[in-house]
Amino acid sequence: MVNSLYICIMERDLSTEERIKEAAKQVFIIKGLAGARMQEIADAANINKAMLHYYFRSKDQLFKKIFDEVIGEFAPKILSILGEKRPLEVKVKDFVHQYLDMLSKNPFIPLFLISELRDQPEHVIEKVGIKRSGALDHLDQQLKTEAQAGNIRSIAPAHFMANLISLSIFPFLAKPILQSMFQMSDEDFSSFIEERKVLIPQLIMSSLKP
Amino acid sequence: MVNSLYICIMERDLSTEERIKEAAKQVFIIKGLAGARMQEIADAANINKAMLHYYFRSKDQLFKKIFDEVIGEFAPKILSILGEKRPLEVKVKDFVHQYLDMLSKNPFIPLFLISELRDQPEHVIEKVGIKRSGALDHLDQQLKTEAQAGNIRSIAPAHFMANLISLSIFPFLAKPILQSMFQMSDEDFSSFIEERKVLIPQLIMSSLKP
DNA sequence: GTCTATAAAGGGATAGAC
DNA sequence: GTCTATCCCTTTATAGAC
Repeated sequence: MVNSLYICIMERDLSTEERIKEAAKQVFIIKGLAGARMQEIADAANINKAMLHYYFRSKDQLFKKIFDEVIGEFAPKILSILGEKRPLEVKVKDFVHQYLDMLSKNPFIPLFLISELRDQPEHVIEKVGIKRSGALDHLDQQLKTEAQAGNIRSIAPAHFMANLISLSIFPFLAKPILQSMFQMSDEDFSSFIEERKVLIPQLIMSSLKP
Repeated sequence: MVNSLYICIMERDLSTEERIKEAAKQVFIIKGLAGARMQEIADAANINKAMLHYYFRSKDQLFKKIFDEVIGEFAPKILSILGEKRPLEVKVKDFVHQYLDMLSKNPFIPLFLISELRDQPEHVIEKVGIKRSGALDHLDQQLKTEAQAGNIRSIAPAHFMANLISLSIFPFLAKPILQSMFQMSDEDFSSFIEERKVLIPQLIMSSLKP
């Protein structure tokens, strides 16, 4: 019987390999590598365990495939916005808006990435590839220029980025605690995130006022 | 042979039970419940597996014991400061300072708690016990009073807390990524956190200016 | 490519001697 | 209380028929 915990991925227009990948993505993202079971993935994909090994040889290889796909899909979007040649305030607004939208649709991604960061930091860093991103250099330059022009206070890019990402991501990690603390329903939490699309840019920009 | 990954806990003045708990704490915090191995805990404690079961019966019970201890040690400190009857700015500074100090000494705690939040949200929430904390009520009242007096902008307590906690905790979760992005050594990261003790209260308070 | 059956390994838990 | 040896269930992985 099909496990109803996961959204239906039984569409017949998907190849077996695609079905497995979709199922594995859901299970791995929610359970992590150590917590996931091959049987559960097979059930979610509506095939038997043997097929998993036929297509991906081992659990580790399947996970690596999924992880690289997920990280490859999300990581590039993170920094590209901040590398654009547009006013700082516009980019911050755009970044927060797009980022919170993405996380609302994929709320388990942050924990998935951060858990893997614990076990294989070098792999995550390599795949994210942010070190070699030119976006950071441009942001760095922009922060310096604006500060010298007296438009904003001087701030280290590391703090700027840490603030921006922390404020955007962390509420999704702590969602159950926040919901308990402030008696939020799921709808309340969605509204809460919507409010943060406005609030976070305000917070970031107001702190940069000279 | 003793696993050198973990700090030495072989002091002979510790009882076997205490040695097990210390070892288990280190392994569980780093590997999580599903990822931890009883053999690894036994090795770290320099005893054999049978003793783990003799003292704690099962892996789940051992984990629960450790988890409750860890959470019981840290959770109460989180909100108590904010419940005190002191000026908002003083409390924010004090909170951030003490919180970052604690996290610097125990950098794996956030991931440990958040990972467990995925598998057993109700247990974490119950143990944290923040719902019934009067500290939140007092903070709520203080934010309202100050806003009505025109001293600060009006802000929902949920956003205030989310901002404060996000800015404080998240850098520890993303430490390897931040270090890679900004080429920080471990010493650099410590300095980075020191800077945030000043920066975060500034950020929070400046955003509250009317 | 897909299935059933089964091997092989891993790991939690226990028995029983000391 | 502490150890060795071992049980046995779970889970990964493979063999082989179709």
